Parts: sequence; structure tokens; C-alpha cells
Amino acid sequence: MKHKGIPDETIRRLPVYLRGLIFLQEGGQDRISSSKLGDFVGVQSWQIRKDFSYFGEFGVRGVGYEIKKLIDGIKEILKLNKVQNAALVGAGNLGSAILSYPGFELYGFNVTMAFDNNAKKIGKKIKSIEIMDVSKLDILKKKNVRLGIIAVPRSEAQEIANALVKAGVKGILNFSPCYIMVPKKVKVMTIDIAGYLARMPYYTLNG
Amino acid sequence: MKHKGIPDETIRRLPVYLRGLIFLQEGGQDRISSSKLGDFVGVQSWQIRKDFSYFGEFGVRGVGYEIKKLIDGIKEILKLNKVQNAALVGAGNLGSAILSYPGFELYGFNVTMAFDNNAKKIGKKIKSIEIMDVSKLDILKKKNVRLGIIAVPRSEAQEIANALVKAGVKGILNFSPCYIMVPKKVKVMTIDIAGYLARMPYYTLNG
DNA sequence: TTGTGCATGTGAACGCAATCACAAGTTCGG
DNA sequence: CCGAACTTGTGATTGCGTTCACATGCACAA
Repeated sequence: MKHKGIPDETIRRLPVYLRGLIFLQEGGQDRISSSKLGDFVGVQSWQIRKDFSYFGEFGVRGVGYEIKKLIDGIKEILKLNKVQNAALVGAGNLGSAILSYPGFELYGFNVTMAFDNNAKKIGKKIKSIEIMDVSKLDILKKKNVRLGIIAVPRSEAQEIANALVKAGVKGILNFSPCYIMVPKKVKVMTIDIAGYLARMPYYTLNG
Repeated sequence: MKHKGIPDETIRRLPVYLRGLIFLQEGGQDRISSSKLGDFVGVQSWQIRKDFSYFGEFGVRGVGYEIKKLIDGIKEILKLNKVQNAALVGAGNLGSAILSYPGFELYGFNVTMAFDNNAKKIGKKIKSIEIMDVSKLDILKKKNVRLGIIAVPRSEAQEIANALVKAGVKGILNFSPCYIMVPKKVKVMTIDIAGYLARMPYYTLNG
């Protein structure tokens, strides 16, 4: 199933809906209206209905949405039905935190491998995952890992990205504060943590 | 100086430009064209020119932009001229990494206080910052800290946000994967790390 | 069976941001 | 001084995503 003409912003909101719905389901609920869901996840109800409508009819008029059906639907759209493995590069403070981050599981991700270039770290374990030498990145191809997470200093990020691409990675989540160049077929998402904070004063300091 | 009618997307890109320009400046460069800068930070040249043009004329036709002038200009727009203190709540894996994160300094931020509700952590130090009891959050008012960073489990995030607002915080950077309700005068930015990863399969698994 | 209340789905209108195309200004060589 | 090569700044255009308004459909009570 190909989803053409779907706004990127809609795709960005789907994980937000998904986690809200899973939480509601865990609370024992099995049905919800767009406006209740909207209040819960912080999105307007018409936005939610519009987003879902791109993919067909998920709800029942006059009734609402069946939570399980929505969850399954979103997972299928986002292709989250199979567990996917990811590899981390850079086992510093941030990298270690990511390796231990419990939030990935919800969406079916497993960070199963970790790499670093620091000899002191190589061989050690974090959460039962052994840190390997970054020069062994090629192993990802064999292990069929298609997602890479970069948490190295800016100066090394591009080099690591090149190695990941060479190792057959299709998507890169980049925590280094820099632009990374990759072939068009590879998707890069950069999370610039400090960049978020940098916008705060603009919005909060009225002058 | 008030900046009305500036696209939010432009504001979002300013920190990207800023960090690129600072890097170029450290490399000894003092002038650059929009297209060279664009190649460096991953933005189209016309987009850069358009963004700058909202704030007046920063460059010289036929010549380019003076890097120092741009840096000063962006810092003024984003109100990054004064060092600003921030407080972290939640000294778990992610929180500790944020506390040690070196990237905030570039934009003039200092994470100067840390809080947790775990008795075992209270009193300990991370990077010379002592972890305080979360019940003492009110001290932020006295210390004039206006930015809060939330890195606690989802179940506690709203509660912590309430406490931060009560303590006079004007901006909240939220790493908990949930929607947070605050008074309109307070700005919340949520970074849902797993949410980024959750979109990867959509873009990389073609089928 | 009919009426009332509620909630979805969607075409249309609107608004914001990206993109384009080019006029205006600078530099430099000769 | 002139022309060629650059580069900025910006009005106009296009495209995308949000917002709106309401037709459509279900549930339930009487």
C-alpha cells in the first residue's frame, strides 16, 4: 500500500495519536471520540478526523472510533507491525541514555547494537548490549539492521553517517547538531536538542 | 523590538544558521554567501535570504553576508545575548545526559540546577550540580530561573509541569512522551524522541 | 417509526510558508 | 568608465496544510 499525497505533518502526528491511544487502551477504554482524543493528545478534533480521513474511514458516525482498530490502522500505515532493530553509534552520555531509553519499545523498536571509537568503552556492556568498535559497522549489513542512531560529536557525524550508509542503513536518527549529507534514498532526521532550547527566549522573553 | 508576522518556520531555522555561522567563524571565515551557507547547513539559498529579509537587510548585494554581523543579528532576534539558566527535573539516564550535554553552551544556556524525587539521588552531584528534592522546586523563583527541562516518566510529567509553572518558569522543554497542559503564557516544546524513530519505517520501507 | 442528540467525514475556503524570477547593487579587470 | 560575474532582497506565484461548515450516518428513547 502506497500512501501518496499524505501531508508530512499528518505522518508526524500519527505517532502522537498512537501513543495516546495505546495509553487509553491500557486504561481499559475501547472507544473514543475525536474531540476526547484531541483533548488528550493536544490536537484539535477536526485535525484528527482530517488526518484519519486520508487513509479511509476509521470511525463510525455518531459513535466514535474503536481504539483497537485505530491502533492497528496507524501501525499499519507507519509500518510498525514488525519489530525493527536499530544500531547506536556513540556511547557517550547521550548515547548511553538512548540505549537505555524505554520509549522505543512502544513502537516496536529494539536498539540491539552499539558502537564507539573509544577503546576504553569497547567490550563493555550497557543494558546487556556490548559496545563494539566503530570500524566493525559493516556487520549491520549481515545483521539486517536498517536504522542507525548517531550520537557522536559533530566533528565525526558525517563520517559515521557515511559508514552507516555503506553498511546498508536506510534511516538515520541524528542527534549531532549538524547537517548530514546522504544519498537521496536514505532518510535522515536530525534532532537538535539545543536548537529547541535556543528558540525559547524568543517566545518567552517579551520585549 | 517586536517581531510580528515572522513565520515560525523561520524562527526554527535561525538556530541552525547560528550554529553553522559560529562554526564557520571559528574556522577563520568572516564572510559568506547565502548559497555557500545553504550548502553547509542544508537549506536552500533563497530560503536563507528570505528568512533574513524578514528582519531587514543583513547582507550586501554582490558581496554576501558578514558572518559576525549575522551572528549578532540572530542572537538579538532570538534574545540569546544574555546567559540564561535552566533547571532540569528528572535525573535518570536521559536527564543525566542532558545535564552533561555540551551543546547548550553555544547558545548561551546553563543548566544550573537539577531535581529528582528519588531519595537515593538527592544530594549527589552530576557535573558539579547537586541534585535537589523535587519538592524544593519553588526555589527557582528565588534563583530567577525561567526555563525548565522535564525528563521524568510520562506519569509524572504533568505534575512536574504544574510545579514548574508555579515556580515561575516561562518555558518548558519536555522530553516526556506526552501532551502537557499549561497556561497560555507558558511555552512548551515537546521532544518525543521515540516519535521521530516511529516515522522512519514509513519513509524507508517502501511497499 | 420518528425525532433528537451526537460524532464522523469531507469539499471548500483560507492562510502561511516555500519557491521562483528578476531587479538592484557590488566588485573587479582592463 | 564599461562590461561581466556575482549576490542580495523581494514581489509574485504556487503549493500545502489548517480550519471551517455541514451533510451524512448511527443510537436510542418514546
